Amino acid sequence: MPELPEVQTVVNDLKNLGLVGLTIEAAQVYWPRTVASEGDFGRIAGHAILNIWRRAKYLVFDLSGDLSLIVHLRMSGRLDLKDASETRSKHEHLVLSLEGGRELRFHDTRKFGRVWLTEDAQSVLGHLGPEPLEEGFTAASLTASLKTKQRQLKPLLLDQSFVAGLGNIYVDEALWQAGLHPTRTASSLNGAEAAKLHAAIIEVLERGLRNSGTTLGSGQGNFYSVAKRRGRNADELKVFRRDGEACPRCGATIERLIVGQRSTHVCPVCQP
DNA sequence: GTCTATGTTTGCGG
DNA sequence: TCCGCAAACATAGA
Repeated sequence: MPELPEVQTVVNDLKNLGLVGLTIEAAQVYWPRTVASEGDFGRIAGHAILNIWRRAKYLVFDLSGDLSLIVHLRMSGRLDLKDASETRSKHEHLVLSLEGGRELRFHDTRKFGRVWLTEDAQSVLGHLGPEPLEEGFTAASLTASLKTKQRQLKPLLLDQSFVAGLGNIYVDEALWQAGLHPTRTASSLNGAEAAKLHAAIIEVLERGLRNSGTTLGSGQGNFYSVAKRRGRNADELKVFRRDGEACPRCGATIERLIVGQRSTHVCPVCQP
């Protein structure tokens, strides 16, 4: 569930909560499959957090001694910062004890989330495509790479090696914004359409970021950032999970369909 | 109570 | 190259 804006929000919160500079004093793994890297996870003890940043939907903690702690939240993962005295919930699968008495806890009801402790961050992050909010992602580069692909737009944009950080929500929103149908073949876009898609991707991501991410519904399984804060972006969504409602641009009824095995939302008039 | 759907990623077979 | 499917799990909602 967390896509680029949600993961960036978590990074921002962790930094605001003062984690950079703290030493990790101990680690406890309660669900071994959460740890995807080889080697003894306990060797993280004694390493300080030098920086926290994001690549695609991955959180990266630069640690002293050239170690990297990498976290992917997948569907239901969350990081909670709690006092060490608080009792552990049954969904907290990894607990890092921090200098000063607080603990960073990886909470993941569905257990799809993964963490890596590695000397070689590239082995985890190396397959990722361009960051859509960085310089290298231009209308020209997107246009050129779209031309070489015979795939449908939706599964292509969800492919993290094509462009990094988009998930189901923001892909549907970007395609609506650009007026493109999710089943269009990538290579069929003309220059103007590709440029419009480029602008739409950036716009929906930046809006999500400004709103501290998207929290759907009210249940526990939805996105909450570190300080238990909900994202405010749900109200800004134009088509995602709005099937049956009126398109905010033309008033037609939004439809839901399945594209590439993923539920997909479109305006049949704006996205022919 | 029971059934269905789920926002992610990876790997496999065709 | 590309597509479809399954798997990793638990919970919310109908």
